Amino acid sequence: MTVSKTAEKPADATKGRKDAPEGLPEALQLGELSEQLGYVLKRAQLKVFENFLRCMASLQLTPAQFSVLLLVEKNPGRNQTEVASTLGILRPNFVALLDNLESRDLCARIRSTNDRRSHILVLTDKGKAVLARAKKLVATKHEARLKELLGQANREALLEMLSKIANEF
Amino acid sequence: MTVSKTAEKPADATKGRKDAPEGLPEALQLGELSEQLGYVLKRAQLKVFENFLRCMASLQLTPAQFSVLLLVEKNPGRNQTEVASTLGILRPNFVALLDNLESRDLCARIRSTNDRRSHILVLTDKGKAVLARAKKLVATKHEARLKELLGQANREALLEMLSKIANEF
DNA sequence: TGATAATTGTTATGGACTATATCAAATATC
DNA sequence: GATATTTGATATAGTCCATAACAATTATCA
Repeated sequence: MTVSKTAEKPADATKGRKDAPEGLPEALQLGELSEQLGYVLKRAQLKVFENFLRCMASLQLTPAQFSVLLLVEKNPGRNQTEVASTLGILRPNFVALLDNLESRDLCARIRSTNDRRSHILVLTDKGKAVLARAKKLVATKHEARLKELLGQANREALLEMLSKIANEF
Repeated sequence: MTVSKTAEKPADATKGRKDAPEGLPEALQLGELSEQLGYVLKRAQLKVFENFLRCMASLQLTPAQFSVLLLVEKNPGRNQTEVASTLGILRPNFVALLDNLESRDLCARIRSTNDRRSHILVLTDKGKAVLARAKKLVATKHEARLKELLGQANREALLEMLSKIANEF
């Protein structure tokens, strides 16, 4: 390495001066970072999940749990392997997730009579009711916030582009 | 719960019949899931990171490491707290990340003479060279793929919307 | 048929990333 | 000069994600 072991702080325009009223901590320049797709995508995703969790606080549903409920409602009678793989969740990791939903009586595992190895997944009545409330919360608080921020047309364009990336990148 | 403990598989149009040539595993219906911002956003982000790692395989740089190098290059002379917080990384977690970059001689910690508590961060010559190669790889392999997929105009629109979400959601 | 292979749900486990508390050294505050 | 704050660091725990392995069950096929 070619750098010396100690160094002065680079001559600074605001912090170094005594007459300046102790300028702010001077935000860093993002530079090319703000043009990196991955960087912006990740930060946006974190913000969206954070907002989602706030909106769902009363129902205590994470994005992953919500996605399972949605998928099981739309596809009742599928087994764990099918549901998990559709969501990109590995079978072993899906077990605890389901244990949680089942312990809260939102979802049920039913031993299939066709193939006694597999567990058929179904929403319970409570699960359907909770999901219905969850959908309303998402629509009115979460997705509404997005529309407010981007506008309806942009929202659709964004979703389409993200889908394209998710499926074809 | 109101569901019975066992159940027949729902009468199936393809798999149940003996005369059909054993239809495909029948993909699940995503339904409303494909309209959920968080879901699509997360899947897109995973794909993008995956592609990034492939493009960077020869340099062994993760997205987080690349972002640190970019930020330190653009803002030499800042300390760990400043760089970490700008990237949304907690100070304790930033230590190991820096240990890695420093052990590979890409980045150096220099004890500041102004404030002997803090470590000034600088890229080494090797760090600058590696970063330059990394930028080229990202531009030609990674971001180019995005342009090819969305087109230049859409790419810019996407980045702008994601930035808006990251900053204002 | 029966031996072998494959599948399903599960457990155990390790790695990566994230979050909090705490510490010593150094600095700031008053 | 006593106290509080800041910085980098360690320890630690929690959450995801990934792989191997296992028992029960089913599929394959010689």
